[in-house]
Amino acid sequence: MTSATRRRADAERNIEAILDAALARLGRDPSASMTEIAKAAGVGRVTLYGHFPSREELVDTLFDRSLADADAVLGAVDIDAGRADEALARLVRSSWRVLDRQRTVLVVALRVLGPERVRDRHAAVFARLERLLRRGREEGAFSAAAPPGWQATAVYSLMHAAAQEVDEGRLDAAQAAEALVSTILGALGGGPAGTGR
Amino acid sequence: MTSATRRRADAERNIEAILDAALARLGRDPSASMTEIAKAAGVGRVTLYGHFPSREELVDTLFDRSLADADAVLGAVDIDAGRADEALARLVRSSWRVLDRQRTVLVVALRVLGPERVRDRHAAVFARLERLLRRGREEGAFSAAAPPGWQATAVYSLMHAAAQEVDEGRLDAAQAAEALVSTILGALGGGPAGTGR
DNA sequence: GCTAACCCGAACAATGGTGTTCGAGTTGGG
DNA sequence: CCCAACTCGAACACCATTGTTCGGGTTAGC
Repeated sequence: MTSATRRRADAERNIEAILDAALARLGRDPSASMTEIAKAAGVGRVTLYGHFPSREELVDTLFDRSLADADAVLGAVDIDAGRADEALARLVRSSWRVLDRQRTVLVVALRVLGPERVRDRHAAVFARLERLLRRGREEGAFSAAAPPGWQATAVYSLMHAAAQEVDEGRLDAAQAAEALVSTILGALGGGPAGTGR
Repeated sequence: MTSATRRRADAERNIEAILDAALARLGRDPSASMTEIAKAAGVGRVTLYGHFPSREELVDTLFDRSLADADAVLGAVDIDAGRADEALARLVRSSWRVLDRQRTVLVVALRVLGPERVRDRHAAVFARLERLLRRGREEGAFSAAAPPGWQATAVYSLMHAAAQEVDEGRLDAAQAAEALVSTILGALGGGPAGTGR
């Protein structure tokens, strides 16, 4: 398994620390410097370049990891079970924070890697949500008045907004999930009947 | 009137061009260089510095102008007339594009001017929307389940998402307004009764 | 305990952005 | 028509960032 890239334990630990620090710093400021990231990771700048030959490579790895994270969380939700609106509520509740972190990285990746290399890799994650929305539309749970692509964007954008509000202390994390779910289901036009209370 | 800052006509024209170019370039990339902006404005770099002594000053002016724009458009809508949901629909229809441009500048201003100097100036524009939401809540047109601050953020964030989708060609500008209004009213929990079709 | 893998500070060249100065040319407005 | 206002390219010093090299020190793992 790990025989191909046999690394020493401390190296592995540092790589983790670097990626975590990169996520945090780049999330706040997409143009954060390598020096800044290295310092935040508690690591020398040379060490950083030892593991990631360039800024581009670092962002690329970070993007991959964040994509895999999102995919894992999304995959853990049984999207096809039950009514579509209930499935969406489960999905939102379990993954809005991860999905937002993923979006944070996306902003950086767009700058560093360019739009082309980002779109298709990102589309894979997005597709899960769109499939669920399509099912809900067919079941009549979601409104067919608005374009499906727009609805997916709206859901995504609301999850991001909620995460940001929580991050900046303007919204209580506990009540955020409920507010988010009810707002999203409303936005999709399911009406109060399906949502219940 | 214009006696205080008596400028020549070509200077005035260049200043306009610079601000327009700055809006466009900085909107796409918040760290766009002065050289880039000058070139986009069809103006020499020296001329740019002649009118705006520093990058900070340029962003500051741009921020002011964009805030004034937004305020003007918002002010032109009669917020207190009719039902709250209808008033909101009017507001959204007439100002989502301007309001999004305003948000674009806000991102840049946050980086360059710092959060403190931005918040209060920005709050003035935001307040109009919040007041309308409060009225709608009292009238029962909007749900009281979610926090009011969150609802305002949600509306704002949806307007931004729609503008971005249109900018990137994924959503038709003509149908965007309708989709946006129905999504926003739904998100606020008005239910399908108030919205009609 | 030995060796290879790893860490790291210092110093390097290269690049690109900022803000300024100079000097010559162009243009608006009275 | 004439002058002040304005434009602009070139070149400047300054600074931050990127990515590299060197050389000595530490540590994991067998």
